Amino acid sequence: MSKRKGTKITFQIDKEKNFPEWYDEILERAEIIDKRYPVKGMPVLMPYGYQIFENIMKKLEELWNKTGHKKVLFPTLIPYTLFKREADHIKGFEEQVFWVTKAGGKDLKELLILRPTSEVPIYYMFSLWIRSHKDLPLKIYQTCTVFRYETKATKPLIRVREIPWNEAHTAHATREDAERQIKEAWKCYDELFIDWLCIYGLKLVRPEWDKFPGAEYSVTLDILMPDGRILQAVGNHFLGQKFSRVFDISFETKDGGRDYVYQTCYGISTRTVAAVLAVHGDNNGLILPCTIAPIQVVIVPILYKEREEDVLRKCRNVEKLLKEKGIRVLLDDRDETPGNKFYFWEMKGVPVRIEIGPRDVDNGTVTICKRYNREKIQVKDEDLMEALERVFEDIMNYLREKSKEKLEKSIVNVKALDELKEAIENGLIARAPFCSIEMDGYECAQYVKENIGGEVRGIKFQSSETPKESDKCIVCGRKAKYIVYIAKSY
RNA sequence: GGGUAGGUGGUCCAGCCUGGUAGGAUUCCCGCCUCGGGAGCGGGAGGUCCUGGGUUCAAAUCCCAGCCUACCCA
Repeated sequence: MSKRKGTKITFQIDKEKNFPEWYDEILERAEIIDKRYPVKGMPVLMPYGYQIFENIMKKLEELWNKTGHKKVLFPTLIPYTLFKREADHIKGFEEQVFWVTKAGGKDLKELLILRPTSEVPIYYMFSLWIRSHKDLPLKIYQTCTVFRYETKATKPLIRVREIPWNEAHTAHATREDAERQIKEAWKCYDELFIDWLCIYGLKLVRPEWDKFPGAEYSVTLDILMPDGRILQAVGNHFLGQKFSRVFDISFETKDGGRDYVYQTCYGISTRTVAAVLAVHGDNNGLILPCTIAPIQVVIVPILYKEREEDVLRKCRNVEKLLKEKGIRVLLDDRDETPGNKFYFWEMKGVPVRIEIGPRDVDNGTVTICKRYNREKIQVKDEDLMEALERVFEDIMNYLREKSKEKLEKSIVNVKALDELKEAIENGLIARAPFCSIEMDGYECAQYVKENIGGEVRGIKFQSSETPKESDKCIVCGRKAKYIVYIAKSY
């Protein structure tokens, strides 16, 4: 399957028509991950990929810090006896926990598991930490990895067995305050996804049968991938008192009574990286938002004989200037042809390229090229910073608009099963009247999954989308209580 | 869970049917030459042929068992 014909093609896969291949190939070529590590579902996150992940996490942590979350780090191991306390929680995760049953060659008396998520260890400690209403709200987060023994096919960044992620956990004195917290978290995630990553998604309340194990309800951010399947990038869960009752996280109220705390938890993982790469990339490779690109500007010198020193000197000066201004810049002075470098850095998704050749030296200019449309402009040396700022802004706006348009164009209203089927087959998200997202709608959702291949993802969070009086469930024909979104998913 | 393919220098693959000195391309290193959209030349480095057992004078190759990975479909 040699896609390389001689050295002609660096990257040329049709993302829209052949997304799975595009995805696998770009992760490897752009040095995001190395999947040669010999454990299923545990690919290595390489420097370039890790920097993208880290830049996303840095922004998120900044948002958490601003909103009063404290950073912590909890242990990876959980005693099994502790883990099995909350019935729904364990039911949801039991089949995919890694066990530690031996240590130093001896069987362990107290069986340990690798955390599949951290509610249990964190809430165990919450019960020790929280004594009074003055301790509330308590808001913490950690960036760590969790382990899930996936039995199905794994996919780098999307479905892995060790998941790098960021999870936040909060405890509140009242239901209202916890509900408020869910909204605050969304405000932060909106800033991250829309402003920072230029990605629009659907905020959905998940159906009862598909919520986080142990939650009262779950709200997610679903991102549309190029192949029409949906990727859950954010989980934002309202836990109510389900865990606090089991873990005895109680406190003394203002009026001297006792109550259990109300809790929320939310998190994102490397799936966010997958979403950024998939949503913005094109047939030439990645396109990274300026905010998170490990290299924001690459400088490519155009070296003609006798002019090398002139050109290189100018390149170094520009490099120095940009560095001083806090821009992540790389001067590519490798002994390769310029064309080769152009294709290479385009594949890597570097948003802006600066070319400097003898002409630029003579004219006192630099040439700026935008990754997304390869448009080149020449600017005077003294206008460089201002021009760059405009170019960055233009790139971010372009990516944001494109993502928004794509999502809007991909949602279609359907009223009947054949329309639903057509929509799903065409890689669209269907909006349909549906009987229920409580357990009494489960059978209809199963019908959709088995016969059409789409999943009932949920109803729009905090929206006025309600069915008309005459609307019937698309499956069973009963009166529709909800407008749901249906799509194929990862 | 079901199906398919596969494991040979860093990477991709040939060799296996018909057993007998592991081969190519690429990558990497050194030197030269070139450079505004994918150049070229010379030299060099690099392999427990997935593991275990069996057959054989002899196994990357044939047989058996296992391990691992990837992709597709519920």
